[in-house]
Amino acid sequence: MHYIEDLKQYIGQEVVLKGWVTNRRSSKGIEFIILRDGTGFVQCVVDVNEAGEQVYERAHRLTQETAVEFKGYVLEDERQLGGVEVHVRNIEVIGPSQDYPITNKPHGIDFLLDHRHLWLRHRRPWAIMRVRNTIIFAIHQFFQQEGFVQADAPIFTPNAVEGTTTLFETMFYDRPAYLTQSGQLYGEAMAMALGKIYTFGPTFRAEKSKTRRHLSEFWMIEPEMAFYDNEMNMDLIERFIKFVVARVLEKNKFELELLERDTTILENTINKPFPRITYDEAVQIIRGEKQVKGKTTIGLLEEMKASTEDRIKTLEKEIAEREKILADPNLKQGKRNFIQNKVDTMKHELKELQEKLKNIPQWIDSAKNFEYGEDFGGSDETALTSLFDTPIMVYNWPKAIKAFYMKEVPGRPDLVKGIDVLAPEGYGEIVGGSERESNFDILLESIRKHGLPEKFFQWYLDLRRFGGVPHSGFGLGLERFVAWITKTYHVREVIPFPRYYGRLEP
RNA sequence: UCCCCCGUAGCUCAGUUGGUUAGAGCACCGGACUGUUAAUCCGGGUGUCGAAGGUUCAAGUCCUUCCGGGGGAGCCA
Repeated sequence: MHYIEDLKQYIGQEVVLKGWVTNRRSSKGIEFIILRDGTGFVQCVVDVNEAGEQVYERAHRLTQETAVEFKGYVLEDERQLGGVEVHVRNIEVIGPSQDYPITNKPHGIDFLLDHRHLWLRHRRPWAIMRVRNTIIFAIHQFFQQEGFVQADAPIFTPNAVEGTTTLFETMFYDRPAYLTQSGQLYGEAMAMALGKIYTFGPTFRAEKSKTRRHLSEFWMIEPEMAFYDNEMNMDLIERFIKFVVARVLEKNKFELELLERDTTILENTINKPFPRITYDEAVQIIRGEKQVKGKTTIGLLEEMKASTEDRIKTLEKEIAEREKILADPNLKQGKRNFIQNKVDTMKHELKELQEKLKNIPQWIDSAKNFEYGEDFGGSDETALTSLFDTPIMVYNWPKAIKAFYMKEVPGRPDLVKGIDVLAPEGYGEIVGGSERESNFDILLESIRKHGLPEKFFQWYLDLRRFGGVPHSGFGLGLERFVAWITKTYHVREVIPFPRYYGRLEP
């Protein structure tokens, strides 16, 4: 038995493939079957002159997702995605398949997610899961070779780390408990024991958010380093992201091509330093008061508005032209259907563009009037990051909007040493980190100010009572990272079985 | 919790200022075509128009409420 990913080594030789039929096309005397086996996709050709009448007939009856065994030989073929195709000599059916629900035509996201167990078999999810795997492996590789110890935090917790509104409540024997929102506080304890650690586990947030950046259950990687200040933290984050992106570019060329991912920004990410800007500077840039490489956010948004308007005009003209053709009663049926489909597609795009056009003035407004001290909104992040061609790091944030454990900036008690890494191309925050407050008194006061239950934080305060040291860490949201690297619009497509508000099945 | 959009065939969607019998494509079946890339072409039938109530001579279309979905805000990774 052979695997599709290895076929290049068997050119001119006999192979046995076991897999599933994902698509079949036919012409007289010839059948083209796309076979998948988990390692890849390959076109298999059944020619009646080569395979004989009986095998050809069998091929003709194969339905989508039938499990089969093909015997055949491999030929090089530049036209195919993997560069090879298989000429089939024999076919055995292993498992039949009837009325497979996901057809080779567009489906809505709700339908696809209702069939997630089957949708995973298709090209896009397949490619995304392979990239996700590369990313996970590279994360471990990076930290292991940097001398980190993987050490996991508990999932049941007695209290909230930050705020209480977004906790999933459950029972732990006879007392209430919550699913973890972050392993960070435990990470700090483990860093005091092991020096440099990282956690890798699921995280739960009961946010009733319906946006492309949110899940109720997602995976987080949280490194924590004793004796690291925020500068060292930022250096580590940058090295880390560069390492992982480089591994993906190396190992997943085929998948990225299949996903039609333009890799320019990914190449930049590994080759160029990440701009580091303070929150103060970022605010100036968002407001359009400060230029980056001769451009401002406001100018960029204006440009976006103009190009959207142009596109709308072109579409309207094309739709009108085609509708004129459709008015002719003598038009052939086939031609009519073809043009009607085109018109429907264009109308769809038009609707989306009009929606976008409506929003741009609000984005401009939000950017211009951005108030110092606030957190960035989605459109602000998009405007800010689109001026750069790599991820950027924003540091020294207003204390009021950040978590209680972040260390104050010396001489600026209104600021804390937090860092957000913002991914380009509209993906926004993928990493949040900080240097932690190591001063016992300031930390205790901060816990009180945030109204957190002191008794649950005694163990955490112990980390400062007994040999407290400067330390830093960060959290990476795996799904947001994968979504950005694969340029997937919504995070729910980069986890095998997503859980978010309104979705618990399958 | 708030704002915007959507709910029509198994799936994706059209359906005009309310007006005769509800319209395509895909999927499925049959046929044509000897290299297709979501193949194409010809033929074949499919509906509780999300639910309830209301306005009207007449509702898929208008109004109200509810249910489900999408996008966004807030919050965040």
